[in-house]
Amino acid sequence: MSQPPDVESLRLLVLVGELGSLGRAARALDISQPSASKRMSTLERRLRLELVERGPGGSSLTTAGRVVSDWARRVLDELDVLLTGAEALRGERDAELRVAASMTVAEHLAPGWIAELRRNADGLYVGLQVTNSGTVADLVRRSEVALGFIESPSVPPGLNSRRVAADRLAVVVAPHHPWSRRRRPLTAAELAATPLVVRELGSGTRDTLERAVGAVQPLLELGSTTAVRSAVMNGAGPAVLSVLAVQADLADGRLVEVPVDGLDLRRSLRAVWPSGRKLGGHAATLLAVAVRSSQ
Amino acid sequence: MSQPPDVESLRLLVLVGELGSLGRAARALDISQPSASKRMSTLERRLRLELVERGPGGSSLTTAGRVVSDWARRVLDELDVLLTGAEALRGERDAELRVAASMTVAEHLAPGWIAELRRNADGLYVGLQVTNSGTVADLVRRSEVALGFIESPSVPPGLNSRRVAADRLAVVVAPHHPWSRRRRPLTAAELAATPLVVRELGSGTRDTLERAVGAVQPLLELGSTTAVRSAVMNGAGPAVLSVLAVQADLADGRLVEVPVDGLDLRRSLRAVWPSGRKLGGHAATLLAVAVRSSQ
DNA sequence: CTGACTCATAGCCCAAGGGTATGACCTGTT
DNA sequence: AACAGGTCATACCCTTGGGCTATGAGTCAG
Repeated sequence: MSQPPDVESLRLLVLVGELGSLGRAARALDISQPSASKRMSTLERRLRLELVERGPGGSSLTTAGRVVSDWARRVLDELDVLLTGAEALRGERDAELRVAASMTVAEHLAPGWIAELRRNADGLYVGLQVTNSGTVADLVRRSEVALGFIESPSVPPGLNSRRVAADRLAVVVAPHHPWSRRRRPLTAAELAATPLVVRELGSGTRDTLERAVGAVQPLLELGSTTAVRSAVMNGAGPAVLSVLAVQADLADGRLVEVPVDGLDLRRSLRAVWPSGRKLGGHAATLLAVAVRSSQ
Repeated sequence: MSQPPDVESLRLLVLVGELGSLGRAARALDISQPSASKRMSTLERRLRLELVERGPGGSSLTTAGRVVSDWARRVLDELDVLLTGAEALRGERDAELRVAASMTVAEHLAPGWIAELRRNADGLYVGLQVTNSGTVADLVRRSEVALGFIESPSVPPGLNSRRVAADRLAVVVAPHHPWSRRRRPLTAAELAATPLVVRELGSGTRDTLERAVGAVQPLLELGSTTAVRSAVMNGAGPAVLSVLAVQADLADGRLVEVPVDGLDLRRSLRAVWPSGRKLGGHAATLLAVAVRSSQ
C-alpha cells in the first residue's frame, strides 16, 4: 500500500485540468478513455484524495486537485530536464551539434538551453559531454565540440570566450542549524575552522571554495552536489554550494543561507570556442540562447 | 520504446551512487538484488546510457550516471513535495495540527515547512486546507484551524499576524519573446496595454496585478499558476506571476523576467492566528519554522 | 425522444517487474 | 591451492497493474 504515483498518472492529472475532461486527456495521452478513468481512480486511491470532480459535462479539478496538479507539474518539469539532458548526453557520436560543459553548467543550465534551442530548431539532436573545465577547453581546442562551457576563473589560452551566467557559492545549513539564527555574518576564519560537508577533491566547487578560504576541514566528503545538499538538509552540517543548486531550497525553506563577510565566492560561467574562428550555425544559436537567458 | 523511466528506478540510481553497490541499494529499497540489477539494466536501456560501472568490488556511477543521478534527485525531491503536500491535504479530519493556507503559500512554501516541522516532531500528522485568503481568515477566527497563511495586503480584523515571507510578482516572457531583448524597463502603461496570460478572476495573483495596474487585457485565462507558466514558456505571451512560482525557470533560462518601472508588485505572505490567544504547541513550532526559513 | 457527449464497470490479456535459485567472477584468507 | 565472502547477472516462475473492447448509466441539447 501507499505506492508511489507513477509519472503518467501525474501527467494525466495535469491534462485533465487543462483540457476539462478525462476523455480528452486520454486522447492527448493516446490511451483509451476507460484506461484514463481507471488510472485516475488509482491515483486518487493512492493519494487518498479526491482530485477531479466528474460530471456529465466533463471533469474539473477539485481544490486539492489543482494544488496537486501544480506539484505534479513541477515533478514533470524536472523529469523533462532529466530526459532532455539524457538525450543530449547520449548523443556524442552522431549528434548534429556537439558541446561540452563542466558539471555546474551541465546540471543546472544546459538542459534548459538545449530545450530552448530545440524549440526553435526542431528535431535538432544535441550531444553534451560532461567533464571538468580543463577537459572542456581541450575538446574545444581540438574541435571535438563546437562550443564549451567552463566555470574556471580564467579563460584558457587559444579560446574566445563570452560570459553566459553568474554563479556564486553560498554557505547553507538546515533550518534548525544554530547558524540559521545568527545575527551577524560569519567570518572567513570561522568558516575555515568549521568542518564542512564538501565535494571530493578536484571538483570545481571544492576548488573555488579552497581558493577562497584556504584549506577546509571535511566533515563528510560526497561525490555529487545534490548528495551534499541532501546531507545538509538531513542535518549533517554546513556546506558551501552553488546558488544554482540550492535556490529552490532556499526559497521554500529547506535550506537557509548564512551570510559571510570578507569572502568573494562569485564566479562566472563562460562559453568558449576556438579563437579566430567565428561561430556559426547551431553553435551560434545556442550561445545566443545562453546569453539571452542569463539576462 | 522510449518509455518514461519510473520513479523507483531513479531512486535506485541515486542510492547506488550513495551506497556504492547495487546490492546495498537493493536492500535499502527492500527489494532483492536481482530485481535491482534488472531494474538498473532497463533504466539504462530506456535512457540508452551507461549509468553504472559494475565491478566485483561494487558499482559506481559513470560520469553520465552522476549527472543523471543529480537530475533524478531533483525529480525525487519534487515528488517528495507532492507527497508531503498530499498527506497534509488529506488530513483535515483527524489531523493533530490543522492549518489553512492560500494558494501561493500552499503550493510553494507549506510542503517545505511541514516537512521541516515533521523532521523535529516525528510522526506528526498535519492537515492543510487550501482556499483563498478570506476563507483562511474565517477558518482561523472560528478556530477550525490553529494557524492560517494569507497573501492579502491587509490583516483581517480580529487576528494576530506575523510576516513569514516576501513575495513579488514579476513580468515574465519566453526567452525568444521580443521583450526579453528590451533595453529599458516596461512602463505601467505598456503593461496595461498588452494582452497577458492571466489567472482567472478571484485568484490572489490576478487581484494583486489588477490592484497595481488597473484592468488587464486577458489574452488567455487559465486556472492555475503553472498552467499560465507553461503557456508562457510555449510562447503564448507575457504573464505576471509570483517569483516563487518561476524562480527556477528564470535561473535556468526557460523564462526571462522583464523589469517594470513605476509599479509596486511586492506583497507579504503572513501567518495569522486568533488575536489575544497565545500560540502554543505545534502551531507555534510551525510558525517558528516558517519565520526562520524566510530569513 | 434521440443523439452526443460525459464517465464507470466488466472481462480479457499481456508484459513489466517481483521473487528464488544459481552461477560466474574477483579478492583476501587460511 | 582452496575456500569464504563479497560482487553482479541469468534463468525461471508468478503476480499484478494497466492496457484494450464492449457496454451501460447519466445528462443535456435539439
